[in-house]
Amino acid sequence: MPLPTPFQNRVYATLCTVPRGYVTTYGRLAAALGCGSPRAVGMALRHNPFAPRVPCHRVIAADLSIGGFNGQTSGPEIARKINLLRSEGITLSDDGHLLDPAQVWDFE
DNA sequence: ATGATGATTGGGG
DNA sequence: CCCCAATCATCAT
Repeated sequence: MPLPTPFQNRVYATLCTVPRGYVTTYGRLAAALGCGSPRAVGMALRHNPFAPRVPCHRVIAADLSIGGFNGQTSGPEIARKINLLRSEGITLSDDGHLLDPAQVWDFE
């Protein structure tokens, strides 16, 4: 696998500050990085480079839908993401929606 | 260097 | 619910 770009390193570092039991969104992450494009953040997480050192499963979409995992937006991988989050104490509906907005982490 | 792509988002019909 | 434009790091030519 290719070497991580500086941008990726920053994404991972920031993501690691999200505590267990909380999630964040692509948009918020992007904002915390000073990047105006949440899609760019998605790009950085696409391959899940340092799992599970980097908790890429704690990142969901701004509308509180499940988002993607391991390079996919739907399918078995996503089901696994939901399980992971539940095991960390996140409350999700069966179709993968965050039920408690209080569990979104606000970067300080 | 140039053009296409994506784990997004917000606004509109 | 579906469709569209804006935005930007990567990837493929």
